Amino acid sequence: MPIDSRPRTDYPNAPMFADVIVPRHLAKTFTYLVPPSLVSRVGVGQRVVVPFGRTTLEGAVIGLTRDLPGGLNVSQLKAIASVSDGDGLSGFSPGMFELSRQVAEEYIAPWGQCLRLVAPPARAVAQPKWSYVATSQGRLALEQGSCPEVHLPLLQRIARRKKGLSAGTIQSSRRSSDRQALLFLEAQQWILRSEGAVSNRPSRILGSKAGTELSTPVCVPIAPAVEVMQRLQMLMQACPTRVLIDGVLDYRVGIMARLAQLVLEQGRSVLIIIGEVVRAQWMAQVLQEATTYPVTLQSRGVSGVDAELNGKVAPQIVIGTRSAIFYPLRSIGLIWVDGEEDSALKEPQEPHYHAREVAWMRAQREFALLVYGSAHPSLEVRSVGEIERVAQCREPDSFPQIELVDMSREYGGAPFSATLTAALRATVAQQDRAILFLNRRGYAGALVCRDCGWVPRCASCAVAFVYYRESARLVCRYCGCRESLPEICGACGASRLSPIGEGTERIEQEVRRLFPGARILRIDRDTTRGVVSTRRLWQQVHSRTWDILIGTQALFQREPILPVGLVGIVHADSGLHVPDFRAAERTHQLLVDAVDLARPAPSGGRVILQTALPMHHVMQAVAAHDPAIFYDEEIQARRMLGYPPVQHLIYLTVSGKDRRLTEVAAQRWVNELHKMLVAAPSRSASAQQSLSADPQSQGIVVLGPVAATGVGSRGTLGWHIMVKGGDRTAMRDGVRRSLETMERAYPGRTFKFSVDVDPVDMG
DNA sequence: AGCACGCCGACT
DNA sequence: GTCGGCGTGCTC
Ligand SMILES: [Zn+2]
Ligand SMILES: [Zn+2]
Repeated sequence: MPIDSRPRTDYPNAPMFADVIVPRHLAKTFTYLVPPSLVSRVGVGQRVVVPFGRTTLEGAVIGLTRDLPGGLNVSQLKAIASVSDGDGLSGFSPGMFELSRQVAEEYIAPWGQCLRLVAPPARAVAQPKWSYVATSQGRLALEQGSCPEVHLPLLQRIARRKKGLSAGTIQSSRRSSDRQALLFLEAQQWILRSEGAVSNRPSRILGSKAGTELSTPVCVPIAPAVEVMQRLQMLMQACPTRVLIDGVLDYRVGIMARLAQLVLEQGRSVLIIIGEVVRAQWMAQVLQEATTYPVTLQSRGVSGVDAELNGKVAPQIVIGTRSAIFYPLRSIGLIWVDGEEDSALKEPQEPHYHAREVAWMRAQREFALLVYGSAHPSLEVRSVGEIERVAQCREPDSFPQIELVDMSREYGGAPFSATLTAALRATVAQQDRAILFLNRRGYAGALVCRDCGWVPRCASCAVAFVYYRESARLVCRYCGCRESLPEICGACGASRLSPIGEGTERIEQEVRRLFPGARILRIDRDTTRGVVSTRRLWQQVHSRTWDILIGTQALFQREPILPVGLVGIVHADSGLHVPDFRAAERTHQLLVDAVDLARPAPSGGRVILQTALPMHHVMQAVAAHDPAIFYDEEIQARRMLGYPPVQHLIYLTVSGKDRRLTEVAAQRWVNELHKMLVAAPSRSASAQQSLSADPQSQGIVVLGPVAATGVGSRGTLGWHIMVKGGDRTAMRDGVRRSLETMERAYPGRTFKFSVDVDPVDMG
């Protein structure tokens, strides 16, 4: 049947079409008929339920028209089934809708995908209310081995839990094989469906009983100075504004509690973002005690119902991890990103947003005050042009005494220097407590000089080479260049180069050997598996039923620990050998935190820092309690090498099954990028203006492709490309256009192309 | 991304 | 013979 293609705009009764984006990894929009009954209720930004293929799903209207887009026939179109949330305020708030688009643009991700962030499918994830329990036949089948191998893992998983495994937990890893395994096991009567979810999970809204969850907070908030609060109040009049609050946790919490109270009294809400879940829980408890307003802890995923309820009730505090930055709140007066340098604020999956940056987008929309809190701010935040700063003044005697021990002068490669051994002995003898800090579980990927601590680095990228034992080669993870193994050390000429790394187990053995009578507790990834055992371990930490605590950075990811008399930093340098341009920055942060585990010098606090690189700016800064030593040198290095925050990075990955074909595709992407960014650079307007100001920052380079280390999910192999340059807008445009080209050139699922703007963890 | 359709190996 | 792996194409 021929369709009248004339514009129908003049006819009010002409059919109306809606462009709808769906929460799938699909870039394109789909056109639907708007049924006459819904015309008055369907606007741009409206959430709608639409038939899609064989299912229905919830999408969002991004455009309305009375003209049918070319290439489509009315008979092909389906109609919008309904408008979401029939009676309530349906749809996203316009602000959140726009925010999702801004995120999509900033991070080069499909808009539909980003829409998921602001409105996770509320009804779709209605959690099943039952759980599965293994029957006695099931346990028998396990013992006799009569369960087919394919279904064995699931049966074991269920049998392991006496109280059963909630159906939601299984379906969260929703794979068809799991579904079928469930059917099979149920049919065999090896498992049983029991009504009611497994009872656990305290309410997400903190009640008074929630205090049993975490150990007593070890935090004495420092009351902020009057001038500081006055200044912050002034800044609240000038929103949107950003403030960096640079100080230790107790100092930040003091300000946070006061500031939150002020904002809440004005009838606006407070949103607090913290990278680590447990730290967020702890903070929720602290604030619950400090204010009279309701505190909601929000980790991962907003249920639509909750969000709407919360959107309606009066001012409140919402605390959550990175995804909570999208939490719908009626009126936000303050967003506080605490621990802004935490890499957990970066989403590891597409869309790779950074909560710290999204917080600024949101604060600008909401005319809110945005606080970045940190005890060791990132270089990114420190280099923001328009940011206010509040810094804690620390008296010299608030620090412990620090001694650097030059390990390149120590004999034999024993993990502890004579100084540290003696200090440990004294501490144990005085019945004081000691913490031995390992800043990274032996990273085995690098080569190091045993005499002077030198590590071979790529000449153009300055990151540590990755050492491949099998091929006896060094490879740069950034640019892909390769080198053969050096015979001698590039710094001292010695020939004692060997792979680095000493795990916590080895250290523990050594401590037990040296101090057979001491009570030793170890905290790291290996010992902290599972929620229950972790809690038990941390109760031990707080109960102080140990003499020597051996720990990694896991020590900082929960509630704070009461400071001790001695902190020994065993291999201060090991973090420097990670092939990442932020290696020094991370090391600095960890060491600053480790130093804070010791009491102030007047109360006998002492830190012994063992390093083979005592002149390194990280070590010098830590030893002098002067972060400026670190920052000044580090920012220069970043400028010289063109790394963030001076220049920008976009990290691209091509993955596929066939290694060689994937490489060809990756190489083609590099060529496309070259065409668009390097050969004929299209500079953005802002960059053209600043062209004369900083000519060095204008060059855009494309590095790679570099083979990914290891094998990805399901045997897939990856190749990485890095785009580096000063003109962010031009880089983003070029990457977006080249991505479109690549997806057109390679349709289907042979290859997956992914984009990470401002990558944090590469590899 | 889901989800179904469709073609080849190993097990009843 | 079937069951079930996952390669391929489509979704207004
Ligand atoms: Zn050397
Ligand atoms: Zn390199």
